[in-house]
Amino acid sequence: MITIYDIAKKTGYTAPTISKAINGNGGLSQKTRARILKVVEDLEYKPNMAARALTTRKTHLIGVIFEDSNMGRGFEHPLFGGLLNAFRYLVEDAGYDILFLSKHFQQKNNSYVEHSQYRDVDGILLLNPDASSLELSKLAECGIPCVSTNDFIPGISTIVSANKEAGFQATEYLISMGHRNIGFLGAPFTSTSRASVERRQGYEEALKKANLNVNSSYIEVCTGWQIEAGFEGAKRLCERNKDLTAVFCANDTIAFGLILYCNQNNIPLPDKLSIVGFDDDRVASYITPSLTTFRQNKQILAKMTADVLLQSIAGNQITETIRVPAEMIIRDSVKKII
Amino acid sequence: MITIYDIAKKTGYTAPTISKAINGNGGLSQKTRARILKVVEDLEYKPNMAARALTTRKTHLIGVIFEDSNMGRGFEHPLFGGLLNAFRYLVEDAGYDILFLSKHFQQKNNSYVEHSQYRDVDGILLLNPDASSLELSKLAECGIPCVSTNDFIPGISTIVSANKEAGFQATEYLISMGHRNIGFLGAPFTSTSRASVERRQGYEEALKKANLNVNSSYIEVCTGWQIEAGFEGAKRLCERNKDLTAVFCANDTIAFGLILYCNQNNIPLPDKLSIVGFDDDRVASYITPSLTTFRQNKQILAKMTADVLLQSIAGNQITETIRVPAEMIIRDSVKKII
DNA sequence: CTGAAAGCGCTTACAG
DNA sequence: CTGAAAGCGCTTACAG
Repeated sequence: MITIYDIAKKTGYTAPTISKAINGNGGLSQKTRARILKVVEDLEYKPNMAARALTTRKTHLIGVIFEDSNMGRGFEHPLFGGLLNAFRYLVEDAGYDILFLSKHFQQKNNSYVEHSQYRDVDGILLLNPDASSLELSKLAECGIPCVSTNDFIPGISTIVSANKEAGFQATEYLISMGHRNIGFLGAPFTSTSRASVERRQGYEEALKKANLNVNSSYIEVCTGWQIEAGFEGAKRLCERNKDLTAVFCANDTIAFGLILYCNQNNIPLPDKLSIVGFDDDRVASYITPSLTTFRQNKQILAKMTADVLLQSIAGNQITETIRVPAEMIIRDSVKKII
Repeated sequence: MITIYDIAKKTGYTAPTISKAINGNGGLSQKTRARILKVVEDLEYKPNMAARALTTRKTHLIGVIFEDSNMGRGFEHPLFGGLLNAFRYLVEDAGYDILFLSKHFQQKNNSYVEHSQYRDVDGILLLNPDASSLELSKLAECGIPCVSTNDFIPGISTIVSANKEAGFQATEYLISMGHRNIGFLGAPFTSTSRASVERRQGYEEALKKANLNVNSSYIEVCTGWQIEAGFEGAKRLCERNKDLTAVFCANDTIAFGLILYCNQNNIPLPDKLSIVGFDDDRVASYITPSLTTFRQNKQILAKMTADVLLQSIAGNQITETIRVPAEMIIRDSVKKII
């Protein structure tokens, strides 16, 4: 391993001077700087991150909380997998690497905060935490800059799709296709996670705007975001309301559960029931009928998230909610009636 | 921040003694050890990884090379996404964190080796590298323990599915269903990546065992692993051979391309053409007809990969190829003929 | 069983 | 514009 002292010996300067040349600070003359950097090149010197981190207290590490306990699909989560991928490249450009924060690091029963302290991460991305709001608020208070892409936590910026607007658009679209008896198949929500609630708000507002009743019997909350939960919720919703002609689902997987239920119960799709989902899951274009849904803008979401976090790390702490529009993708699962 | 010296002051011992107590080495008396650990608990002391890394030369970081340039699906890759997820938790149990190795870290045009040296990773997982064999062999030589889950590189262990055996089984299954004119729709291969080639070897061996000709016209190599490449390859294969009754595809995405081609050209499935894929992509069970395919055992693959890498890091360097059986998932895309 | 000394590779004030 | 000194928080031989 070649160190700063090797460069010093080779060039005749001392370690601090080498350091300044490499980091571009300190008023070095053009000549010495160039001369030093040349040797740095030649010897293929690589700074030691550990030593650097020890003195500067910056690790250039960003902790990511991503457990996906609600979908159980890990990196293949239809939103967060892609978001993380884009986020990763953005922060790498800025010289940061990603490190996953875990609650069972080293087989111990740690908290996210402990893992972040152990690794001394410079910032934290709450991508899809599986945690109580108490735990999340501890993160907000631990002093490390945080940003969230799903949960709303006091003191932390959230970058998230315009769920209410999308729910409004979905429902307005169904109304424009002649539907009047429109159900909502929702997902669980917590004190910090609001995606399903927001989508429902948009649904209700669109109904009201069209002078339609918000019928609470038409609204069903599933026990989870997965297909099985969607299937069970669909069963309850459809058995209770024989007059539904359309259902807006909180996400695609729940919609797949509804489609499964319809197939098993000889409800022809989309003839007897129109369906709109959310997420533009890869399966959405392959399932029969292909699913009308909303595509979240992962690129923009990731860009905003990275920007806010990097700014926070740089000391420009801001706490705000940024909304990114989702795009409706029209396919074959909605039928125009009368 | 609370350090080892705070513990020392509080307990009356010196720093090295605290260190020994925490790390469990050095012959400390039960009593002092317990007394020290008590204070460690009380003060919620967290060791500083940077300092530790600087002295021990161990970062407890595992570099992962994962670009997914061939599928372009990032973390949603049907094999590597799930594999990585399982791998992540396994190494975390052992006290290691994952760090992605990139070729454009800090917007520079680095190599994977440079990024690993910069971060001083203890080991490297070559999950799905986008690199020349030259670059990969440099990794093998850089002194950091490596393990691969796809590519075959001299000096590096590879843990991979039993592709040839699966290809054999797929083809034998098609033969057992009455098929004689069986095509193979393959994917590109490089000097280090053999998945498609191995699957084809199994295909050819099964044909030979059944005394069927290996007809080179029945074999087509697509330009990529994606659906578009599959579509184009399917077009060439099917236009050239009107007598095919079945096709074994190197992966599911290529199979989806073939299905798309058939749908667009009024080739009824599976009546006119039977199809077997590979990967058990999530879409496979939703597409019509649902696709018979092979499920790679991500859990076992991840476990073996983690074991081999952790062993290598521990100094038990071994270079070997480990094969994990893939499981055939029978669905509706193969029709029994005659 | 415990401690004094030295060092890991870097950077940060502070002199000059 | 460059250097001498000190320190970041830990661990590793080596004494005793």
